[in-house]
Amino acid sequence: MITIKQINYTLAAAKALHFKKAAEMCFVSPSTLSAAIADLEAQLGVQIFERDNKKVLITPMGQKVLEKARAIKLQMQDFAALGQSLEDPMANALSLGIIPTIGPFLIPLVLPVLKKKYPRLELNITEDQSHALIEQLEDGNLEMAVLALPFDIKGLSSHKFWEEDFYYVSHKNNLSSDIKEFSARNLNKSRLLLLDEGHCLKEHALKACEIGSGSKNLVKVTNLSTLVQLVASDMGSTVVPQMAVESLVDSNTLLRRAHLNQERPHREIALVTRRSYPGSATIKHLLDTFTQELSKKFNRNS
Amino acid sequence: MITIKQINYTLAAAKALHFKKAAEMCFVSPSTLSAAIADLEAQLGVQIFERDNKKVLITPMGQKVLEKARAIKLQMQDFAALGQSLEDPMANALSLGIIPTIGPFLIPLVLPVLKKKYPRLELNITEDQSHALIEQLEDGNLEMAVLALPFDIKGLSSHKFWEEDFYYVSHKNNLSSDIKEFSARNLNKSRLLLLDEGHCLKEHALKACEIGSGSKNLVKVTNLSTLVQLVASDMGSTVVPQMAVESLVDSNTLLRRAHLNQERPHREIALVTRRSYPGSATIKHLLDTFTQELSKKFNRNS
DNA sequence: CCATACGTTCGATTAATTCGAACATATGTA
DNA sequence: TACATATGTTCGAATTAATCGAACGTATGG
Repeated sequence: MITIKQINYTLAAAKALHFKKAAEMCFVSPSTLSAAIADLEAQLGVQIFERDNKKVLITPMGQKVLEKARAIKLQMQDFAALGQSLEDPMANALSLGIIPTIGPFLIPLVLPVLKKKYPRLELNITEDQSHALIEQLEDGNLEMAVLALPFDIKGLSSHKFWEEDFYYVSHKNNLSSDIKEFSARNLNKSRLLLLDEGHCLKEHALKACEIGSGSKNLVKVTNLSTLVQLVASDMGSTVVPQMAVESLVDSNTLLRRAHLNQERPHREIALVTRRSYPGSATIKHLLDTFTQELSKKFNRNS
Repeated sequence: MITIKQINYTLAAAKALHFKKAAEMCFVSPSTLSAAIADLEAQLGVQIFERDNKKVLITPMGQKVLEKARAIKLQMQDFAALGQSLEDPMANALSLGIIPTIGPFLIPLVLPVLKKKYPRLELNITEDQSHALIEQLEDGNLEMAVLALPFDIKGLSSHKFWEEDFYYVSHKNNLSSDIKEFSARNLNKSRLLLLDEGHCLKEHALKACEIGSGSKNLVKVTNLSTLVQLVASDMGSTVVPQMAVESLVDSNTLLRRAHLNQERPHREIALVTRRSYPGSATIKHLLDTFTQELSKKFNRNS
């Protein structure tokens, strides 16, 4: 097999046109260099150097060999330097999954900051339900996902960066604006509107409201915004996470909301990766940014 | 140092996405492959594969590394194949020196044949005196030279491929066309015109005519054709090698010539190379062609 | 004829690579 | 829960390859 060493020795000899000096340049003995070059010549079937005791000349065929050898050496140097250029963990493509009950609220919050802090980061965002994201993580299609816990994340590892509570949301006719806290025992379960199956928010809401998880929905809505619209039409009430309150509830004068007065936190938000994912630095940068921006917005520390 | 082996193992692992299978493809144990890849990753400072006991995934940075690795592997394959493509000794550039008393007669004879037999041969012809050609051979500027022997060729090696006699040439007024043989004892030495110093033909002619080599020329001519023109002007007589007779003498009705009736051959023609020159096959091809064409023209065998 | 310089060859030494066994860990099954 | 299976990694032993220095062959210059 042709080795890089042989190529380097050969190029040194071509530069020095003197095997002894070339050997010194390579920090090996003349015999080593001579043998390596002879071996390369034998493998190529081409005599690169025409040499006797007094002269070292490059044969015409050797000239062509050397050209290619030089090209390979350059590529190898590039290759060795590749690590350096790739060493910045925030200067690469990064695929991130996010669930629909977080994405629309977290992404607008953090994306501008990420773009500014890490201009060379190429974020590739996928929105899907938790189980689908987990599958894609396991398949290697995704590198990270932002999920709401608790959730069965299989063998994946999670990095919690936020926790939040739910708010009970109802039409203004059914909820006084004076009420700041709402207890699940006051809930009209038959009028509770939740997201369709598969959305973890449904499970989390049921749990927060201390309702068994077997209950069937009356509506098949997959979008939190749509769900809130239904509530604004007084078709029932629902529960939304804190980060969604501002854009979905407070902007709508038909709606009232009260903090869900149940054992908190109602859901935890975590960055989930494969256990073997190598980008620990990337994880740290993202977690820091996420926590920072969420804290800013919601006036909290940590 | 990064090795080709590491690159090959890494590419095998990238193809199989399975270290064990990749190891089998490379005919090594999994531990060897694993260690080699780990070493490469350490040297690059880049984790190429994200791997656990169940999955082998390629990291985004690894993807870039693999692209470059693939490029290097291709170049190495090209490199290894370079020997094959260069193996035809008659498909390359070849620098050939030739002395002025052979070149004008041998080149027109053999060049068309060489061009036809070896269309990919790129012949680079230099015409100069023997000592200059020898110097260029020693410097590596030339690979071969066609010289007339005897001549001091230093440590070079010679491959004789022809021998020929000289013809005495004189104006028709001084030489009957009946005379086919001419002996040196009939020579008027004072009227003998020879090439200027440095041309081996002068020495060879003097020797053939059994004249001491110290004699000074009256004319300073460096071109055999010019010399013959002088003879045609009846300014003296001269001696020309057989291969020059047809074009220089027979085509001129003012001239007569007779075979020099002295101990023959009067000069030998050889291909001279450095002792260490590697193109033995090239030498053989050229010698064969030269001998063949000369034999054809002069109705001789070998 | 000798001294010098250089590239090569050869055997002994040194360094590296390689392997197999044991290990750690995750998955699937009873 | 316990166990069997599969996989990548670690570690020490065995093997293999690389390296060196000494001797050699050869050409050069005095």
